[in-house]
Parts: sequence; C-alpha cells; structure tokens
Amino acid sequence: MAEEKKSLNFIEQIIEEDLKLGLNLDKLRFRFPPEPNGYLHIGHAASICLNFGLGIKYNAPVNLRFDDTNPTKEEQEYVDAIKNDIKWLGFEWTNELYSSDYFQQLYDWAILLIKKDKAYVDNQTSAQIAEQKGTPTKVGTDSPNRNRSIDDNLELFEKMKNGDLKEGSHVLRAKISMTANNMLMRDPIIYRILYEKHHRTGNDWNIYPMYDWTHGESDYIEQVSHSLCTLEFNPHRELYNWFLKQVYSGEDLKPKQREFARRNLSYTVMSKRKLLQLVEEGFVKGWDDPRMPTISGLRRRGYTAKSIRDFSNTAGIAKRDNVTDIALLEFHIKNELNKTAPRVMAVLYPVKLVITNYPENKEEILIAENNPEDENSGTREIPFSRVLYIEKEDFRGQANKKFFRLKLDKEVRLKNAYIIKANAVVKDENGEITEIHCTYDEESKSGSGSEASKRKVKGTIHWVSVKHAVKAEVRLYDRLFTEEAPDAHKEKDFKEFINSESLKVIDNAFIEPSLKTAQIRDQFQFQRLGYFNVDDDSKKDKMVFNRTVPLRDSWAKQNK
RNA sequence: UGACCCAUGGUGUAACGGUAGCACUCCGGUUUUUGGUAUCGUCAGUCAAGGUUCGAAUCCUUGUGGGUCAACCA
Repeated sequence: MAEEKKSLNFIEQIIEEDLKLGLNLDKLRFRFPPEPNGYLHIGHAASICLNFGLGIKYNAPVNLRFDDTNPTKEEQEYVDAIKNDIKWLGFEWTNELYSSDYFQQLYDWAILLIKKDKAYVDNQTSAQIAEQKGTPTKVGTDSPNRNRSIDDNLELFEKMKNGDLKEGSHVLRAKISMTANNMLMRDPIIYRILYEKHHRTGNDWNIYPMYDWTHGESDYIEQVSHSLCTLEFNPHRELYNWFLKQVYSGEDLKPKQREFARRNLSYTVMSKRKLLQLVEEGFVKGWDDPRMPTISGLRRRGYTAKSIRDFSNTAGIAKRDNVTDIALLEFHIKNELNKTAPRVMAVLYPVKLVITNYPENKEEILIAENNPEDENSGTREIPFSRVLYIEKEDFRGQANKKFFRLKLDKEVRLKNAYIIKANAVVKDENGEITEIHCTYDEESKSGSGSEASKRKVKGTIHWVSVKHAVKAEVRLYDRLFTEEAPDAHKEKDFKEFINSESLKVIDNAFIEPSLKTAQIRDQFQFQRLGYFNVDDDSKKDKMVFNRTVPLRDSWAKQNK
C-alpha cells in the first residue's frame, strides 16, 4: 500500500509554503482573467486547468473575471464565447465578475493616490511621454508636469472624468521613479481618456484604467490569494506590488502574483494577434476552423474536453519557455477515443471490388462489433453484396511479402465478412485500375465458427457495399504550419510557414449506411484510418466528416 | 551593452543536499479479423568551468545560451 506521492508543480509548492507559513486554507482564492477581445486557445486551457484545478484541489473559489478595461477592443461576443468554452472544458466559476464592476472604486483610489502625491496628470503628447521614458539601458527623465500641485491634479483628473478634455490629451500617471531599472516603474500611466462605448458600462466613463492599475486592485477587491499569470508579466510584479501597497488596508489579504510559462504547441501559433490575422486574412475559415488551436477549433475538430484537460495536466506547469510536441495532444485524444468511439467502415479513395463467385442479386446482413475496447458497446448490422468499394491503396497487383493487403492470387480478409482472393484487374485506357475481381471463400464468414472462418490470413481490409454505401465529404486536416515554431524566426513572418496542404477535401468518400443517422459532433473511428466526427456543416443529404486525428500507421512509417 | 527570468534525454516535466524518474516521440519483439489497441523491451539527459560538502541536477561564483522589458494593449 505504498502511498503514491504526487509531485507538485512550483505553483502548488508556493501555495503549500504559504499554507505552512500560516495562510488559512479558506483564504485560498483564484481567478481566471481573460480579456474579452478574442477566442480562447489551448494555451488558455492550460491556465484554466491550472486555476480551476487549484480551486478543485483546495476546495477554493475560482472567479471568472473579464479584464475589460479597453473598450476599443472588447466585445460581448467574446465574453459569450469565452464563457461557453470554459463551461465546455468542464469547469464552473464561483462568480462571474468584470473589472469594469470596479471602475468607481478604482477611480476613488486614484483620487486617493493623487491626494498622497503619488499620481499626477500629464498633458504631454504620447510621443513626448515615450521619449522621456528612456530605454531599457538608458534612464528616463521627469515630466515637466510631475510636480503639478495636488489641487491642480485633482481638478484636471475631475475634468478628465467629466469629459471636459480631449481624448488623448491628458493621462493620469503614477509618481514612482523615472530612473527605475524596470521600465514599468517609470511613472506608468494609470488612466487615459477614451470616448468609447464600453460593452457593459456604456458611456458612463470617459476615462478608463490601465491594466496594471486594474488587475492587482481587482485581485485585492476579490481577495484573490494567488494571482497567476504568464511569464511576460513578471516585470509587472513590482508595479503590481507598488499599487497594492498604496491601497492596502493592512488587515486583509494581500494578493500575490506569480508567473508561469505559457504553453506553446508545435506547428502552430498561440498569440491572439496572430490567430486573428489567420482569420482576417482568410488562411482559415474562422476562429473555429478545425485547424485552429482555439478551444472552439479543437472542439469542432473532434477534440474532447477531457483530452484537452489531460493534455494540460500531463504537460504540466513550469517556468521555462517551451514548445510542446503536438503529438502529446494527439496522444490524449486517441487514447480517449480508442475507448469511446464506435468503429465503422468508410472508404476514402474507393476502387471497385467484384466478388465473381458471389450471387448477382444476393445481399446479406453481417454483424460487426461496435468497439472491441468496450464490451458494452454492442454490435451493428452491415449489408454485404457482390460489389464493394475498398481503399485503392489496399490493393497492389504485385508486392513483396511485407505488404499484408490484397494482391493478385493472394488472400485477405474483408473485415467482419469473408476471406477473398484477388484474381484479376480491369483497367481503363489510362492503365488505371477500375475494378478488381476476386473470389470469396463462402465458408469463411466472420463469427460463423467454421474451420474456414478461423483461418489466419495476414491482412484485413475495410470495405463498403457499393449498393448500400452513402456518399460523404471527408475533410482531412494536417498541421497548419510546416515549421515546429513558426513564430520563432525573427527574420521571417510566421505566415511564410503556412502549410498549403493543411486541408484536403475528399468529396466522394463512401461510408457504411449505419452512419446515416449520425448527428453533428458524433465521433467515430473509421477503421484503419483514424478518428472522425460529424462537422457542423453536415447536412442530411450531404454528410461532412472531419478527421480529428489519424490512427498510428506503422505501415506508412515503414514505407518512408 | 542595463535589469529581471530561465537552463534535466528529441519533446514536456519530476527529483528540494543522498540510486536522475514519469509521460510523449522514435526504434524493436509479442499478441491481434483494425499494420489500431494492448503488452514487453531498447536508445537517450542534468549548458560549461570553478567552488562549498563525506556527498551537488539541487547551494555559491563566473561564463555561455535562451527569454522578457522602451503600447494612452492586456
């Protein structure tokens, strides 16, 4: 009964340490803080799994807080999509909150800051302010407005708020130090004037708080114990703490910001800006294009919430930059679907197979297992007849003995049906094979228990009956980029590495008739081919399937 | 020529001063009415150099490499 000691990631270690140091377990509180300006992607999923996972582990509240302080970019559409994605991933937030809920409090605190002589109104141009900011290696210089009187600052800030001043003409800045090593500490902007309608507060405000001022204070208001964000916010921590210090009551909990490395995936990009470009410039069909690493794209592609959670959990949380092999994500979806997806037969690149010794008008119903990995999955019926489609690449006139599929004068089993032997081919004027003629062993029917049915033949291939098959469209997806880290090249634009063959559409595939009743999003294993689901575009009279992920193919590998 | 962060097999992560482990990938064997699954196995790692210590992936120093920071974005 050896107790398995699960290793903790560094965030959990920090929490355990805080607990040991006296933090009450019931003070633990987390939040997921998306900006509603785009769709969630697999990288966000890592953060969602982290935060909500901690909530579950410690039985602590986790808020969903929309960081909505920039009305020029944020929209209700994104709010809705984000909520939908989080729910779909299987998580529940304690409270649905918005930074904009705190605009009044943030404003009041800003006045407090001014009164403490820790903030001032600057009416220089943004170019001037940028100029004075210096560079990482050169200190900045003070604004001429830095020593404006408190009364004047109060009055000007009031005017900013009331809409008496022109957009972009004035900002409120924290008075910290223009010589700080950390550029963020060089009198950062706290408020700017923006005459823009906000998706929640409408036209109530003419000024909007900046991220740094908003985020930490929102954490404080919500009493978030551990505010987790990605590595690039590490330099912000100093400012986060500075702002907090200005409003901290001295009694309640002071939130703690910690940073972890965002999760990157090979052969794709993960920045919202770049994903937006792919959408807007038409490289993909939308945010939910099955090639996109967005939650909605993966969902449409056929990835399950569990597979994404499993991926996030096994990939882990750490502080170093990473490019995680997309094979790990693929492993988790295959691993799940192997146990849950019903097996069916579909032929993607059909060629006719005629069983010459099978009676012309005979039809029979064969029984097939739905899923050998799930004994409760039952069986289904498949019609069989004289003329079938098989996969083109499952036949070769001649081939060496490593080729286990159908070849002339050799035998192969038709999955769930009979053993056949190929005898001849019919070719068209171009030498293309149009028909393969074969004979079947009547005694070899699958599951019949006969001696012949137990014969071992090396190959088994899938098929559909021409007369009964249903024509369908099948979309085969490949990685969106040809480069492992498309945005890691400083000299080149990431779009130069777009894979021109990331989508292959087959519009005359044939599927077995049992699939007629399949609903949108239903998932299947097309035997020997891969996992597929029914796409949103699917119609009753024209079904559309997405290939989620192919099956491992050691034959293809061998042939490389 | 700054500050801060980071460095463990091909990839992602553990080991918290005491046997470098797990997963994915790759490669090979067995089983198989899916060249799938399952199962067994192989290959493969502490960035470098010093130092502290009985003992260093772990602590210290220096170096090297990578990342972040100069939006009225988050």
